[in-house]
Amino acid sequence: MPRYASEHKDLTRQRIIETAGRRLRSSGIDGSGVASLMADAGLTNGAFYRHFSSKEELVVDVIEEHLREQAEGYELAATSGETMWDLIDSYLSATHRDDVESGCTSAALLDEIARAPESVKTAYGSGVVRLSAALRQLCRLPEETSDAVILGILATMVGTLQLARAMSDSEASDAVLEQGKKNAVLLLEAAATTTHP
Amino acid sequence: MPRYASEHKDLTRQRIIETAGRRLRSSGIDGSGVASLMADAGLTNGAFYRHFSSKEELVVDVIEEHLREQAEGYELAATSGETMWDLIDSYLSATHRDDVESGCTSAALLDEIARAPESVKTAYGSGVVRLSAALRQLCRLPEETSDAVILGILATMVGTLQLARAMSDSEASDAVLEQGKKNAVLLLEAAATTTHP
DNA sequence: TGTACATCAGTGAACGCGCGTTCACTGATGTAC
DNA sequence: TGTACATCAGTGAACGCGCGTTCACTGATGTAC
Repeated sequence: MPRYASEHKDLTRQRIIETAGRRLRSSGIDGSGVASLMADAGLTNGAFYRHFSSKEELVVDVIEEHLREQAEGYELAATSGETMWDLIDSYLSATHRDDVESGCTSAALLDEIARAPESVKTAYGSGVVRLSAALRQLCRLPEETSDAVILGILATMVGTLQLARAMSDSEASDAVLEQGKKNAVLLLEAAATTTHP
Repeated sequence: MPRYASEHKDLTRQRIIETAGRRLRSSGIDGSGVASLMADAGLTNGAFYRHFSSKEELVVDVIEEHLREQAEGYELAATSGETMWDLIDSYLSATHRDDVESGCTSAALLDEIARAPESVKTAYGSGVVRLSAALRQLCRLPEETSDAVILGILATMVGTLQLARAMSDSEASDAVLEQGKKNAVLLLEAAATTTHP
């Protein structure tokens, strides 16, 4: 009666989530069809519903998974001596600006997430709180620092990256990124000094 | 030979741009079909191509028009004694968060604009520079203050508003907005003091 | 002023296409004995 | 070990639908005389 669960299916599901994540970030949620997402994973459209009950469920999984990975990456960076300054520098780099598909989910999809069904927003909401905890470690901010303070810094970086991506004038875009780094650092320093009452 | 240009057509075109703007902001670019945009304006799909050569052209016009209106609004506010603090307060209010359709184009569509064709990004890019000039007036910042400095403040407000909209936990969302106000003010003060060499 | 005509904004059906989802089927895998 | 059977991941065609765009047509407006 207890049947063996082959790990094959889990691997395939994981592969779909990963390739779909890249596609969603570069083409948007509405801009990515199920059939083409499956083709990216080397499968055909029909198999999709063996893994997900709907496109919405896939989107939820992609967001959860990628925010979890992002948070883990930050935690790892924190333990290996990296600082928030390093993160700000790479987050607001031309490299990250030009590589949407493997970059930050928030910067790629935030306004589409805001328009998405509640399930997607809920997944994003808890993912971003987890991300906030990871950033608290990375910033060496005290335990009492609120999520809002940390998310405020994140929001600045996200907005700046989005703006840099939306501007076709590349010199102006570079200047926005540079200014964004100064702004993020300034907000970070303010957070570090004001959280002690 | 010189034919009379009735103003009727211009009015209709303007009406389409305005109603389409609201729809684009609330449903996204990919999420708004031409037929339903025309229905919003009280017309049928076929008439669309008497006014625009493509959906892309409409999007360009909507973005240009709405950024121009936004800039004019800020200029007017500046001359009528309003300050940047007033703007920050209303921009990062719960009211603005909950009213996407008549709110800021950047907050509603920025990541979709970043994925859009060059024509859209170009229109956005020049619109946002114009917006920057209006904000320079409103902030009473010196002429030499660069666009990047001003756009950095805007990016913070845009990112914060987007994040607040994407979070389904309304208490957390409120807290993010409140923190965003402090951050915007802090960046504004930094801009005011550092631009004098 | 009245009539004949040209213009062109708007209609609504149609185009091919891709969307999200369903479904009958295939065939490899692992179980039962 | 060998054979009969059940499972179920994956296939690929099909569903109704809405997409962006085209087109033959309508009918109100304004011109010409």
